[in-house]
Amino acid sequence: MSEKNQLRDVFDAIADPTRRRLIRLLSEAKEIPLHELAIQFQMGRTAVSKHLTILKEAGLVLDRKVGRETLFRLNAAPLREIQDWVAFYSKFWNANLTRLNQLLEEEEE
Amino acid sequence: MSEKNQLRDVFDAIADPTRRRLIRLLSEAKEIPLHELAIQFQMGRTAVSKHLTILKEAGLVLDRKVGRETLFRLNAAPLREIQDWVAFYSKFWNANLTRLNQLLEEEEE
DNA sequence: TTGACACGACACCGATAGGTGTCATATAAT
DNA sequence: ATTATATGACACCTATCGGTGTCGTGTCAA
Repeated sequence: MSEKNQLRDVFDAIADPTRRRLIRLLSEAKEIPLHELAIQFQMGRTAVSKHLTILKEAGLVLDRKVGRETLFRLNAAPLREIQDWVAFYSKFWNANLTRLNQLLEEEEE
Repeated sequence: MSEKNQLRDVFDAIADPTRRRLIRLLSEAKEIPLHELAIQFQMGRTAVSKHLTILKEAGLVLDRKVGRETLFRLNAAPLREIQDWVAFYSKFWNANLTRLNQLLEEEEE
């Protein structure tokens, strides 16, 4: 068995910008309680909590209860699946650039 | 401007398994017409066409019309955004493994 | 020229995503 | 003891997603 209890596709979990921002926030501290995460967003606490649940289902986040708070921490390991997947295609933009892209590349630089 | 006309979030485009399989198929040949792609899936041609439209909106696919066929080709360049994003977090599974993950790692190997 | 084929453009549909507000409960602070 | 805080669990709503079938048109083959 190469991966753990993956209730949720990791690709799906990182598809949402809010969830990517949560991942970023959690990477900047060891543990952060829900209410502290929630104030970083315009949306309500309930919505943020749902996003964290999805991240949990993908194994990207761990939580533990301390007093009345729930502390969340990042678990980046499942992201390796993403890295492995995308690494396969890196050869296509190293060598195999399409003509259109070559032109766009030149413009950008 | 670092990226082109991105109508669609690349993270969103690769979130769907069907679309990832399309990307894979397109990586194995230069150009493939829609009908040939469609027969690889259980779903109908219309659905596959929609997925290709989404990939096109994300810049991951280019198409050109030849006779009555529409030929699709992979353009992997936008995947660099994914690689850059995930690379940032690689340090977290190289050094900063959680205790739970250490245990799971040991089991797996 | 007739028929098969490939496709785009629709209209349509059920399920899910992403948000809301409310309520009950456990914990902390006064 | 009372009040404020933090959260989970719901019910609910709307927009979007991922699929379907159909129709019209352009292209190729017989």
